[in-house]
Amino acid sequence: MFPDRLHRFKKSFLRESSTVAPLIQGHQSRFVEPFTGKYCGYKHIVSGSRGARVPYERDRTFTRDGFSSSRHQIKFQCGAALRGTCSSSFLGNLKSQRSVGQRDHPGRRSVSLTSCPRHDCPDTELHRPTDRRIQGLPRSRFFPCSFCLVLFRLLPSPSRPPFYESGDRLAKPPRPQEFRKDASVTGEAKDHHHHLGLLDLTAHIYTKFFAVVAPMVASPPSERRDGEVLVRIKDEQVSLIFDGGGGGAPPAGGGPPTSAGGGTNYWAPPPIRINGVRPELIGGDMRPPLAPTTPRQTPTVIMGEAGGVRTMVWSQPEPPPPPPTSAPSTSLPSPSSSTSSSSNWPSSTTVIASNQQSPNQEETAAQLLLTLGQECVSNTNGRTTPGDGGPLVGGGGGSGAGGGTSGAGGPGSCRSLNMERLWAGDLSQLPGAQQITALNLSWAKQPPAQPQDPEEDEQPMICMICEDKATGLHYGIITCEGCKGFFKRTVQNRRVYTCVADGVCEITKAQRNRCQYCRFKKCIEQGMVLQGKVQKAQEILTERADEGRNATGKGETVDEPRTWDPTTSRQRNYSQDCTYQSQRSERFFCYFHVREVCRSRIYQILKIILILKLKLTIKLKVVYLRQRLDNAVSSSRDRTLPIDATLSMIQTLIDCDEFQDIATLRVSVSKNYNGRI
Amino acid sequence: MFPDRLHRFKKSFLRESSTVAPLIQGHQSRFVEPFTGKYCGYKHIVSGSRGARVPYERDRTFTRDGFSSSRHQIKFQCGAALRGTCSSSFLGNLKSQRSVGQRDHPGRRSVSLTSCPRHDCPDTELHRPTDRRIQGLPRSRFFPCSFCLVLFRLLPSPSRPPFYESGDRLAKPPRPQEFRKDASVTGEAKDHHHHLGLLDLTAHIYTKFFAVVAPMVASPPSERRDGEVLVRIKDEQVSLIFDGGGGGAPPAGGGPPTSAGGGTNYWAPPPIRINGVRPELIGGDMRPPLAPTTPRQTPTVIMGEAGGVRTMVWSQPEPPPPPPTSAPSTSLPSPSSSTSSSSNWPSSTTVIASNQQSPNQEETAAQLLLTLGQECVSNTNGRTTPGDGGPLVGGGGGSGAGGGTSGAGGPGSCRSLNMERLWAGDLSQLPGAQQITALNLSWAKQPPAQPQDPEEDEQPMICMICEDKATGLHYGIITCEGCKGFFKRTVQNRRVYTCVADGVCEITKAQRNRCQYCRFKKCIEQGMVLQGKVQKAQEILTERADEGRNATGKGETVDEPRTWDPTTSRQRNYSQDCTYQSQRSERFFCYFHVREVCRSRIYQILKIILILKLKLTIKLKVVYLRQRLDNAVSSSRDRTLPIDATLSMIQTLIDCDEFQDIATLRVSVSKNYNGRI
DNA sequence: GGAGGTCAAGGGTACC
DNA sequence: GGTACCCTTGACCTCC
Ligand SMILES: [Zn+2]
Ligand SMILES: [Zn+2]
Ligand SMILES: [Zn+2]
Ligand SMILES: [Zn+2]
Repeated sequence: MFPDRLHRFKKSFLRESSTVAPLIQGHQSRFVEPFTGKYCGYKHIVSGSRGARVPYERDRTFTRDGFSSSRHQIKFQCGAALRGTCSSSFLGNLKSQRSVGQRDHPGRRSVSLTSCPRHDCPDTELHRPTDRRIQGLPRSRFFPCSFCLVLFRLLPSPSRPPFYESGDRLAKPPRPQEFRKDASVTGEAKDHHHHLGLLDLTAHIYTKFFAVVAPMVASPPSERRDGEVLVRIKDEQVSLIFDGGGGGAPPAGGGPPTSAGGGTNYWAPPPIRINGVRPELIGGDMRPPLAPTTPRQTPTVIMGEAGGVRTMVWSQPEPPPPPPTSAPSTSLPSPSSSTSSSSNWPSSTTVIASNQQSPNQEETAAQLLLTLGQECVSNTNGRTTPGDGGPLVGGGGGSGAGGGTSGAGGPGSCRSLNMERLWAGDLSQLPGAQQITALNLSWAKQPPAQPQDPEEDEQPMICMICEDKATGLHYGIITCEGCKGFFKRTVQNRRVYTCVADGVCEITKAQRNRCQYCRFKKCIEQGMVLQGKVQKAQEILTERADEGRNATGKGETVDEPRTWDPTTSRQRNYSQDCTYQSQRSERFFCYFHVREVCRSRIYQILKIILILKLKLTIKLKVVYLRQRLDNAVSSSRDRTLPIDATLSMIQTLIDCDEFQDIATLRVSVSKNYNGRI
Repeated sequence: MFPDRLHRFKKSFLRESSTVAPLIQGHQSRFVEPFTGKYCGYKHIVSGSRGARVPYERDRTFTRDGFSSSRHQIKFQCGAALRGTCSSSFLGNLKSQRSVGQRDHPGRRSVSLTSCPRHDCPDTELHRPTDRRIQGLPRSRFFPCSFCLVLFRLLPSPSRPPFYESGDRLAKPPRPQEFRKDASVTGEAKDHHHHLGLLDLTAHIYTKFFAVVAPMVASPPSERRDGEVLVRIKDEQVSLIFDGGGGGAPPAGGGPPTSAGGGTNYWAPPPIRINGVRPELIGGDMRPPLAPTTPRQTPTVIMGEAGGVRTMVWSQPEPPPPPPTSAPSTSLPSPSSSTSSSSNWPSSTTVIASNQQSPNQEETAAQLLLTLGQECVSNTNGRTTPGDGGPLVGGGGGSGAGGGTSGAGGPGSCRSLNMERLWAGDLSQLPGAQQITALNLSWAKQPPAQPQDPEEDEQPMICMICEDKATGLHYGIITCEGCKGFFKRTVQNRRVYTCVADGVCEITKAQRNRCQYCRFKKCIEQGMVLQGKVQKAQEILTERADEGRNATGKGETVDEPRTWDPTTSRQRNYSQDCTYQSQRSERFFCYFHVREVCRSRIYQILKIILILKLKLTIKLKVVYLRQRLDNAVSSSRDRTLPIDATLSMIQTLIDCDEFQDIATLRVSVSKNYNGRI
């Protein structure tokens, strides 16, 4: 009753506050016109299984992220070499150094191995990231394709650090240029189209319509080549889906594909097709090959290792390496410099760690924590000035200048907050609750060591979809929680995805959120099914197909008292199902490399074997496998396994040398099969 | 070995890309001078934990939105009565008929009662909104203060509709005048302060400290009332948990609570408590009652009920109810519209069920299932084009156009997947295993009945920072989306703010963007933390502070054969944690109004209680709270709660009269604490 | 133990 | 460039 009431309450709550209605996600996908921001329509399936989409107005072709509709894209041009379109917000985000491209894993701290954001572009075949790096883009460490690099040169961001060229040297910083949407920038994109040599096709599409093929020439690394090759990709995806109105030819790139500079000699059309259209050379400049990375200049931010992923740490345990020469003056701020005009700069001006070398900020936090009860007792007795908490923290820090807030001798809410000290690890400014949780200042600086209690010899299961750590058997295969939820949401809401590439996106842990279509496709291919309920539905189906004895449906009364018992109900189901199975289709009984073998029962076996092989491969403990196998053999659920499948499974186990007591398995199996083994 | 290599590869790959360090945002916050729009300086943390800010120039004090700094505000004067300053951007927005004040929810159609945009101005004491209305301002129907009204008259906007005066009649249209910044306009702001009438308490909280009690007067509607009653709400929530310092008197409202106009005679303190505090009259004028919100127009989407949750159903057995009149044409898409230019749209273009009424999709699936063996034999012999499976499905469906994938004649993984057809029941795209289980298409198309049981009387949650409508628990407290994002950005990027005032800025919905410093300070004070990963980091911290027993790390070998068992491992972790917690810090065990109580375990409890009280206050169902409490008590995660906190929590629950079976809670608690209760 | 629900975290992006 | 709204995601939880 309680969940019922809760449920009803929640529903009414959601219904009541219509604003909260969108809390339930995905019911209606409103689409935002990219430029205007207007909501253009609902994309939904209205009635029955016939997907009906509210037809969009003709002049409002768009997609959700604003990449697809060419009408809302900004043309840009750089000389004759670079010319193209991209969405305005994309450019804006690039310009403002925000993260572009597909977002990373939302729930994760550890950002792992992302690649060029141009993977948003439709062609996945072409985005092998280069090994160039771009400094200055926030928070997504990607390996940009060369098109990205070119675009970055277009953006006037003088504060951005210069490009890093991986192997050899620092490239010249890009000359700040005024970027206007329609202005043809006089880039110094000199077209060195000489000696391209071997075209190593590391082409990366930039937008939906363009790709840059960066030639990877095996040449001395000191040689500079600035050429790039622009490839035009027709916008087939859009016209395909939205039918974009008149023909769907991208209005961008008014100029004919004149490969300015004569790079055509070196450029050969790639053997692949992008959206079914062969790329077309329109210009560009070349890129030198990239050697393995040089040790980069130490950024002003210290990067730490967190969970196997390098993250940026603001406060580091050891003194930073000497700053590079080109960096702006990183002189430690004297208190006067930071508080020179601080008549209302609220807190005390002593920067705690300004002189000491900050031995360990977390240690400091721990110290603070230990002495929490003594030094920060209660606020009612009298405020402890923030400077008073100093002595534990820094040796030279607690000069206590200007203690307390500037003017207001008010209540505790008037306590000032020195944010620099806060980020430096001074938790005494926080109320007691946060002192320990500490705003999770370790957000970006997770401990590098990760003691990892040493019983993790067990390598975890890995997801069959994305290679993440799996949590078990979900919907038929071993998946992680993410893929499980993704599959569930997809089927539950009948979402329709499209791949902006050609449908062969790689699904890894880092990339699984890039393409929903390909992720779901892989789910299907790997055999995810909604079982559970399926068995019931299947029962109904088969019973209906048999003779229709239960056609009256739910109106009938149940004779036997059905207390829900998982074992008995399961037993009943399986015996029944086995009957059904024996009735029809011996053709399903075959070995597991045959496709039709995959009826659900046998498919369970296959999955188990899969687990087995997988785990053996990654050197999991055999004992775990044996447990799984024991379960598979002895549990009532799998008791109806065909003998052949069982035998093959056992054979698989035998093949593993680490396996120990196969005899017991044999015994148990033979017991289950009346000694037929 | 394979995952090892993969892992190592990933780590090295990520380590390589550490140059992208500045990708993490917010290293340098550029600030824009309000008038000129120029970037004034960089504000960044340079090295390590010692923040160094590039000092701004002296003559360039500013804030982000240009509201706070009086240097950039425009003085204007209206006779001797009205005189003040406002920011230039506000005037500009007014002039251009943009929405001023808080922007509306973009995803919402129904705009809800926002307040006077003058809440953006620095003086909060002066913006009691009048009941005049202004038509012609887009997208925000607010109640402007008289200052706004005068300002509107200043604006030469002939296209704007005339003012709307609430009760009676249309005011005269404002005479178009040339607006200049320093011109003194002759306004005729008359103050009607007569006869307020009976106060019916439909109090709407206005800001955090002020509430406007709208008088429901039993009087002829033609009667004019201009009074307002301002009610001050103490911020007890904060002081209760965090002990807020000296009494927690809100710093706002510098003036004494002079109820301007003598409205106090009519005002009685409301019987309800807002966030646990009884509102307190401080002044203001009255409001006409607000009519209940008009029923929202029926969405154009057909909503189905799936599992008790309303979802959008793409396929449903019966034809949908007739679409509402206001909806756009929900005509079913003709096949041409969805697939007209599909040279590489992967699958065949015929929408299967576009014409038939889809008698039952499960029947279709059953049909497919029965004929499975014949039509989908094996993939090795040759791929069956997806269109070939059609004839069973839909009558007009199987035209089989464009079968197969576009270009790639590759392996089976390149097979495309038409998801709309999939949801339409075309199972032939699935591999053999899933064809029988059929992805359980019956999942999401449960009968849409559930006609919205009408139990809605729930007030929405309000943000603890700015009193905006909250959307849930974010970072520990109940906040709106804006404050959530603000806190996230701040902590994520470690931004450093300063307050150009004295650090006691009032944070309301309208003013929250005026001072980032004070907003973040309030976030801190209210107890926002980045939880989640905190506990793990905290454990690590404390363990490190303890003795560092695991310093040897991963080198040690495990003696006992550890069969992987999730339950035991989980148990072990928690018992370990419990031991640890019992080892140290009894001093943390105290009631929740004590400051030091807030260790993280207890803090969880506090949050629960907070939610509890909040939800009780806004009349949520106790049953939901009980679930939360049950979770807190019974789940293994919170098993280590100190007994005092548990007791106080239970006491809190006991205080709620609606609570039913406290006994079970006691039992479970005592079971967890060895009968000590 | 898996299916399914929950909901906070975070990303994208329009708008200012 | 910040803000905030909307959406997806996935870790965690409950139920059966
Ligand atoms: Zn996965
Ligand atoms: Zn894809
Ligand atoms: Zn808020
Ligand atoms: Zn302030």
